[in-house]
Amino acid sequence: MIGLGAISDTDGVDPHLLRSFVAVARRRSFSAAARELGFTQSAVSQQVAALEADLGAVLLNRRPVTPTRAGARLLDHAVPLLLRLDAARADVARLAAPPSARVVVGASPLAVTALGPALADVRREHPDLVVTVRVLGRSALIREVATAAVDVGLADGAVAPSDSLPLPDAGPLRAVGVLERPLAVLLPPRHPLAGRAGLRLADLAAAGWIDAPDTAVPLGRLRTAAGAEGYRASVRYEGTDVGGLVALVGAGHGLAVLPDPTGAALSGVTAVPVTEPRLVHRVEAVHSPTLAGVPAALAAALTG
Amino acid sequence: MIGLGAISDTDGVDPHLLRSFVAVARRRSFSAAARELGFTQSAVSQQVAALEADLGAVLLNRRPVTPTRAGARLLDHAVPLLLRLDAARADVARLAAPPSARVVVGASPLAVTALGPALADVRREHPDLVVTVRVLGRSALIREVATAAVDVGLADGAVAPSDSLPLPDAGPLRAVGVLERPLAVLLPPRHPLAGRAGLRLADLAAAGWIDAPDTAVPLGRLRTAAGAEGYRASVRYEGTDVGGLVALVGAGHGLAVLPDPTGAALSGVTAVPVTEPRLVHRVEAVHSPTLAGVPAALAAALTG
DNA sequence: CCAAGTTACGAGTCACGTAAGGATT
DNA sequence: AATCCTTACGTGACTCGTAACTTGG
Repeated sequence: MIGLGAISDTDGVDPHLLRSFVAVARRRSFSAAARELGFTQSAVSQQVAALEADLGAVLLNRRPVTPTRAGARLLDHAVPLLLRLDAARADVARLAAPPSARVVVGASPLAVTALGPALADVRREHPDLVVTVRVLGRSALIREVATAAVDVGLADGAVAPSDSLPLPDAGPLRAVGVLERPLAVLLPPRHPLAGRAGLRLADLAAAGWIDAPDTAVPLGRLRTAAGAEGYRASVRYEGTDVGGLVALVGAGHGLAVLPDPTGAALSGVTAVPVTEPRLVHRVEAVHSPTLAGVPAALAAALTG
Repeated sequence: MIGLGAISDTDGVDPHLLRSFVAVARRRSFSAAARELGFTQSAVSQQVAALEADLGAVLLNRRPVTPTRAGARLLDHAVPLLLRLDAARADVARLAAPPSARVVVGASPLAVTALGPALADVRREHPDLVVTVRVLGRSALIREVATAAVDVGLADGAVAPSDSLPLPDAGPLRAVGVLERPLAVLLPPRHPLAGRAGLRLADLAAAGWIDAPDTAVPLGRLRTAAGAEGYRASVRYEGTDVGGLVALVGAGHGLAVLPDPTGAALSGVTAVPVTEPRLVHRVEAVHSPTLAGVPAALAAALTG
């Protein structure tokens, strides 16, 4: 027997076709996707047709190009799938590559402070080391770590004390706790509760909140943690800058939950510790287990 | 330009090659893997060679066949990757398939009890419905749900109250809480602490435990939750039968953590509630968002 | 009728199987 | 010598590009 043709029976779906399908769905155009991928539009058309034949379902409506129900479903799978495929390659490649003197650290905004002493130690040890610190949103952070675009990621989140962070899994990454701090609600200066020593989150379900999923504790997290509905967003904040968020809270646009001693800039707002539920703001260092050289030393310094 | 050959630059790794590589690594033999896959042994040899060339690293030592460091790393990626690939296909296929009257429910041992009234409702509604209940370990459960081998999964775990379970993500599954109960430590009848009204987990770090990762709360989970070392396993229990585990505890072979009113069979052991850390035993229903027909009704009944 | 997607067709490449070649026990 | 993996080679299949065709706004 030769060839065998249908890849379908044994393997899941062909990632090559999947990649093209994703591009078409994103650009809502076969021609644009073809340009992006470096194919002719004909080839992309054939690829999508092949994928549809393989799966036995129409994935895209044409003119205008729109995902069908099945197509939308496949898209949900496709993005993390392609990410993991890249991650696998990057991870093996790193084992073969020579250890580099360059270090890239990725960190979500509230995790940057955790770098402090560990980074100092490593830079003392390697004086001519160039360290790049890149501030990223939560989802981007894991993607970058998985594909080896950053060596060490510092992720943060609100969890029960000494619990680990619920990270989207983009491969077998190592995650170890670096720092845990109490949580606090940021209130504008003349807020009625600003004088309190501690607050229960459930009491603030009806307040107006700022949804800053990449910077503060996401509102969805508050809902599941408090086991309550509410926590409606009045403003959505898409930056990754804590100062900007603090300013918005100070101006009375809504509340936000952050780690308690926010460090430097607390001008214009009041931070009141959260007493219930019992959560902490936790920072974890995330990196590939195959990390070596200076990046590995930094990871060790962070966690030790 | 024609052909283009190297799939490598654009896509991650070729799943077809990956599948063969995994088979070879598992069987520790090219020939055995070839038989399993329905290829000639020559083909498998070429496939592994192609994968190694593509990744620029030797993945397997030959004679005897053993994964290299890079190979072991790739294996860590490969298994979940191939699972997700299958999951994507299964998920789209389900959309095209006609709704079936057959329902398969998967459940981890401690989650079965959560089926009770919801299942009764659905069976009353559909009298001639055949429901299959399959008891599975935690990891198998998610795999089966993702590949549509079971329609609805009931997973369990120990988490902070109203937190969601940390499930390995095998695709975009929907998970909703069904049940939360207090946790308890199972003690043999004449254990010195058997009379206590409540126990702190940290006080039992030095005790002898039974590691029953598929049945009780895994010991690793206890360590991270209590933020302490210890919880050494004296016995490892690989079954999925709660009764057997209870018997072992009763015979003094070690302790285990389970939901508090374990239901029926508590003969021969004492259950003492865990007061610290504040965790609950939570059951979640897990299923594909594309679920339809009777399985969807069951899922709704479970969560409503 | 024009933009956008599909279909027809041919060329280059690939992935098998068969068969011969090495190496290790 | 037997087993197991690798290499050589040939063939059928596949995937792409070019180009003609179709269709919807």
